[in-house]
Amino acid sequence: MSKGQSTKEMIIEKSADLFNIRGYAGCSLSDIMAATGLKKGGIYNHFSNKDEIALEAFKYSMALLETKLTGVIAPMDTDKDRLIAILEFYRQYAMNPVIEGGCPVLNTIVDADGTNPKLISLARQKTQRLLKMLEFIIIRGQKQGEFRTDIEPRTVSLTIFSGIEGALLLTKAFTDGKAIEAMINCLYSYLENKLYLSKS
Amino acid sequence: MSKGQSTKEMIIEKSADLFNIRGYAGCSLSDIMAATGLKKGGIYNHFSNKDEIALEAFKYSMALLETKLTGVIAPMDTDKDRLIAILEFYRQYAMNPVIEGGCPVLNTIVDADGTNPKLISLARQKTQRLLKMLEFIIIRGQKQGEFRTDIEPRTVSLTIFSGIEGALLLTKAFTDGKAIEAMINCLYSYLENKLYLSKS
DNA sequence: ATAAAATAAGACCGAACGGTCTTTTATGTA
DNA sequence: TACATAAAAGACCGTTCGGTCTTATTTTAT
Repeated sequence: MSKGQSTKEMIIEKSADLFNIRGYAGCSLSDIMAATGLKKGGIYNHFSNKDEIALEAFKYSMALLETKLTGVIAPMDTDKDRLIAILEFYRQYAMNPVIEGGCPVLNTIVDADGTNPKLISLARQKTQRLLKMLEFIIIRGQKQGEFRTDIEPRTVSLTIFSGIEGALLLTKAFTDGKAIEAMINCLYSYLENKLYLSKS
Repeated sequence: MSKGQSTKEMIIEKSADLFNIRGYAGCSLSDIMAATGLKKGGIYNHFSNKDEIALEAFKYSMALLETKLTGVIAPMDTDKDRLIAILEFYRQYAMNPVIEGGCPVLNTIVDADGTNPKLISLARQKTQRLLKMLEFIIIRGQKQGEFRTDIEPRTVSLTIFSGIEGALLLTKAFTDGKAIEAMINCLYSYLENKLYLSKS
């Protein structure tokens, strides 16, 4: 890899943290300069404007999140175990986020909504991807007779994702892990009651 | 009320929407000038800096939310009905928020975290108030034998609040009401299974 | 080793930022 | 109605903003 390419990636990685913590408007080029150790010329050699940096930084964050998530799902044998793996991933994610500043979905939707059309559109699209990933597991589980079919996959995915994101918000406010513990507990019994076939 | 006091309140009301939509860093004094129709002198006659406007605007938003919330709880006779009233309040709140831009708790925690210490501290404090309001209902219900006592009030309040806020986030991304419907449904059965005494 | 090409530096730009201060205008009271 | 006071205007300040462009330096390939 060329020198230029590697510094470009470095800029993206550093910016990903910055934008995730401070938001688009709250993060200036001087901040990026300070974080990367580069001057303006070095940064604008790789990007044409601040918008482009923010967009690529968000893509990077989401790619990282998706990679970790699929990595956690992959070794599982049943769809139930896959759902559990996702919940457990987020349980530890709350206190040890992949990207500094917490969940990029949460941060970016709030930050970009009403101010940055391109960014909110991308965030919407990436959020949709995560929801679809959940729905895919649920649909397959239903087809294979592992899950009940009297509940819509979309309903389940929205519930799980809402619950997790809300708990991550409260983790931001109160730094302990009580919110995520409480919510995951709730989601476990939700799945038990509404999705899984076998009642113990 | 003096002329000055009423324009001060007008500035706060208009700013509340602005800050809630655009965030602290994303909202400039020019924005406030445009929204209020006042020039800089007229605004700084009532406030000493942008920080103070943001703080008072957030206080105003939260006071409005709390008022609406207590108004919805007040007429109820049982604690179970009070919890239901809160859930139903947020069901319609998702599509028709009190303050433009959605829930100020959600927006402000994300916006101010890591950038605005005074604002995040206030947001934390106001969020705590809302949680306590929930816990108060639960504790009373437990004392009066209406609710089960084998679950911590804090756990329930965190679960309800996390769920609602997460659903409000997804409502921001996908403008339909599917997320809040799904989550409230989940919370209903959560309360049914974990909090209410009488199983039907 | 050298030349060409890629990369970074940093001076520079106009605009917008938050904030101050004096002047003008509106308000409330006697 | 006149006067004291409160409120609003708007010119002004230094700073920082995102962004451009020329110059210098470093890679890279020959």
